[in-house]
Amino acid sequence: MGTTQLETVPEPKYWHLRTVLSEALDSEFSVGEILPNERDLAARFGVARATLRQALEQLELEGRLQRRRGVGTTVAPPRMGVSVGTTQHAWPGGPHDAWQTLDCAPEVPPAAVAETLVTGRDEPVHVVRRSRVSHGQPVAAELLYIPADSVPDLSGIDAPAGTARARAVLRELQRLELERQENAVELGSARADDARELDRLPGAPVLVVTTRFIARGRTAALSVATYRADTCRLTFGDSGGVEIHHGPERRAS
Amino acid sequence: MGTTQLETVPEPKYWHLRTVLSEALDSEFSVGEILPNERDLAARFGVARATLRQALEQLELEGRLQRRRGVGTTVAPPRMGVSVGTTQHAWPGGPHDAWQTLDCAPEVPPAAVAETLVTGRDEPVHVVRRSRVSHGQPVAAELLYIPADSVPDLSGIDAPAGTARARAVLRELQRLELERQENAVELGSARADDARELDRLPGAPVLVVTTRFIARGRTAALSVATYRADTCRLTFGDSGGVEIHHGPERRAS
DNA sequence: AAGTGGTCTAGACCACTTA
DNA sequence: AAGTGGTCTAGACCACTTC
Repeated sequence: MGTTQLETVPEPKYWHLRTVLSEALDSEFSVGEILPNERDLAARFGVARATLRQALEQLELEGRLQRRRGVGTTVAPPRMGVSVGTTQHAWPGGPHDAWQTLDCAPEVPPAAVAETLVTGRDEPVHVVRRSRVSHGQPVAAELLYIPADSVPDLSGIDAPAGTARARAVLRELQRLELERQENAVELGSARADDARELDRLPGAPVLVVTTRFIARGRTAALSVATYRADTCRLTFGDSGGVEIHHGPERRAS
Repeated sequence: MGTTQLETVPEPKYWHLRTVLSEALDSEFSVGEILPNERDLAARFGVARATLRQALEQLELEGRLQRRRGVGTTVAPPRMGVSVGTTQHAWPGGPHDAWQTLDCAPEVPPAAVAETLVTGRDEPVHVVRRSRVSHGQPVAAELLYIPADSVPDLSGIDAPAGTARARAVLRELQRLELERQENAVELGSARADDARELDRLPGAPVLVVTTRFIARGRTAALSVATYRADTCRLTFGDSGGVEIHHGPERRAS
């Protein structure tokens, strides 16, 4: 009984550290500023480096910090608003499209994708790669799976692959009448190739946006877009790019 | 020159482990099955426990595994589709609402919220807490911030707080004409209170859905909903709850 | 070459669940 | 009490960037 009810739930050190650091970021650091290195910070707080890193990982996940190997840890700017699925009822590659078409190649899609498209297993589809850049940095990488019978008339195109073919495929796609599209967002981790394109390490957290484009009662195309979770806030619905960020204003120390 | 181009980019152990385990999950485990404990698994793969845990963390982030302290690690079912922002142009608490109203209390909102609502700092607003359950488990916790002047006529209500008041506030809100709503999704980590409600540990990854309800040209209400990122796939737009999951079918060994 | 973050180890102890 | 995942330590080495 003599024990007053302090610390009923002892908070993990890394969680407490996260809070302390978060407040320090709000009050004593400005965007872009470099933090002391991990070894110094760990020593300053009297914890092992691994524990400090756990706290930094949390803050990076929340988009507060940016860490670059060989460089250092900097205070991240507020996440940028990236609009997704606002252009309802529009095919990819249309007039107001935020994406840059890279290339195209025939490929056998993963089983889950083949299941959604009605194609049989081991049947190759057109795979168009696109990337999305915002405010000068890459924010998303996309794979567009398009079954052969969604774009039946590719006769005029010689190239079996490459940017030219990609554009041709998208142009053909426009000719179908789009009934509707279905969107979903979930958390994932960047595969090696996506990571490279997004300038991140493999396993970095990403928001995966899956879009089914439906025409003639069937899935005419399937888009799987991987967005950097650390730098992006996805906006959808009627929205534009409204700024809602957490925490008070950052000011210089 | 004698060196053949093997291992140009030496893959981290934990990443390789993740791949191996992921394939094992596809081929040798069925949903709900319990994996060997971490110490055994680490020994089996000849790595330190910390390294194995890094791989497990990845798989948990991807929604493939579920870990519970004191219990063990099990194979997670495919993520459930949870529809978000489909009921466009509808106030919270309307007829086809998936949320359960918990309670309501006056509170001074965080600075970022106060900024979005036009209220001054230190001015309390109604804060309605709601929770969302799907397939028998909690999937989201919500805080609804409603400025006093969005619900001017609360005269008939005695209770200063509690469920009754929460319902009254939502009922009053219906009387405004909703112009539109703006949605955004971003990655976050669960605060202590959200974590408790979602049956997770603090810091667990969550998808934060922010919705601005706009009426009379102003933000009449602001919803901040935290969804479990491990178990949920958010669907929006025209979508229903279509099932697209990664990897082949899971079957029993 | 120096300095940074990223990976990895081998151990210890703690919090929680179950029996 | 036994077994699980969660936290934490003190150290080592590696990959990368910058000077």
